[in-house]
Amino acid sequence: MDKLKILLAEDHRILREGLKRLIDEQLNMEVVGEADNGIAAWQQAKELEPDIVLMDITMPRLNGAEATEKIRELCPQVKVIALTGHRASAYLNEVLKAGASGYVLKQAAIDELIDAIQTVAKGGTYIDSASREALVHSPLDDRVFKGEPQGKPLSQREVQVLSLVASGYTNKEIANELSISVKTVETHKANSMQKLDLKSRAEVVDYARFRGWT
Amino acid sequence: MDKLKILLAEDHRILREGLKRLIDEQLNMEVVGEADNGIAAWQQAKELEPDIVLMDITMPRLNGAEATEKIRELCPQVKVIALTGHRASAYLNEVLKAGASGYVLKQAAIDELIDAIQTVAKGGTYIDSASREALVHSPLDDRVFKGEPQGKPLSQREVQVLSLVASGYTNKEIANELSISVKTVETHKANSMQKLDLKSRAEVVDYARFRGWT
DNA sequence: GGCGATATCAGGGTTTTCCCTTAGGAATGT
DNA sequence: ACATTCCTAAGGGAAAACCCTGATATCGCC
Repeated sequence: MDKLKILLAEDHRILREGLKRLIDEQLNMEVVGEADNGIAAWQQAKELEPDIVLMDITMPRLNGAEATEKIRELCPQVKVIALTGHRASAYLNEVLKAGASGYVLKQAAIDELIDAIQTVAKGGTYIDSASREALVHSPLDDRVFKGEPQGKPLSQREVQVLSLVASGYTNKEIANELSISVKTVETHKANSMQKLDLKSRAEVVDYARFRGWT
Repeated sequence: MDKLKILLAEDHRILREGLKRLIDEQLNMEVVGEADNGIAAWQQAKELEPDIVLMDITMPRLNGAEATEKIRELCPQVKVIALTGHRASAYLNEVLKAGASGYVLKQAAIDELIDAIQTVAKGGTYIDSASREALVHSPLDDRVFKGEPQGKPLSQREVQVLSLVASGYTNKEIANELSISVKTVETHKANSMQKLDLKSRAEVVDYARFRGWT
């Protein structure tokens, strides 16, 4: 019987080793490789051709979404499941757009992760139950399961404002910089945060780093 | 033979389960309890009286440093090893002050963690090799060592507050995180900005990046 | 022509930050 | 014993951010 070949891409070595134990104790799965950064993940995926890549979103050199995109380009038969501690739907949208087939929170139970691997191996899409919640109330939730990129994209102006917010500029400074009124800055900021499901300035900073805006 | 009794305090369930496997496969250790937040960690420590608590610093309800302090107060015989993904020295100082006997990065190898547990169980102190570096070469010490003329060095608390400011946290969030009043946060922030001649939040973000606090 | 998305701005009320000063207790140093 | 630093905290007033609603103009598009 062929076991599912899994590649672990995760920079926290202790977590990675633990994951390896958890997966190897499953009857029909085995870990065939490990990577501690995005570029290594991509190269290993190309070389080992695993069935599934378990990909941490936050990694050095190349983040999880970018690595996913590269892998999906070069090895379309390799499926990617994103693993993350972030609950904000912005990350979910990002990795799904990059071509991931699954999204599991680190806070989730093991069974969810195993479920996700099984489902994705069969060609399905798996979204963590907690994250699914966030999308149930979205008018676009149908698309998620059809694998279509969803979530409203930010406009250019919104990206501009949000990255300045992440850089620590005050609304007034941003307004001067862009030659618009403070009120307009407030509007762009609020709208974009709402689109991305970001609830605080700290989450904006985190997201901006993830996107490489900084 | 008595095994070392370990309590796992970690909110990421997948990591926690993996850690459990890693520790239980050691001959002289066993996991006797688990907690997914700081308050539960404290209560479990009181109840189970483990030899060692493996404590994630970032946890809901009560952060790792506070939980460590509480545990050390009520059960001085229980040793705490902090587990974290943060390399920033501010955290190291904080948890050591709270009474932790060890500090291990999630990026570290398992052997380091096992080493740390053994060492601490024998009454020693273990600081992760990568973090030991950071302790000697902290921004604070650098200034002292190189005798940089420009201005007074920041205190630990000031570094801590300022790096949280740079991460986008509001004064209120920082106050909660550190369990001090908003007024105190304002004071630390103002004092440290004055010391460094930083005039805006954006400059703080910039400086923090320069210092590698992010 | 109307529909949707984008970009702009405002009013008004609440909360938070910012900036100034002051100050006490603990630890450390001379 | 005295000085200094650190951490803590507060008061008070001005400024800014936050949160809500509503409004106008443009542009592409079916």
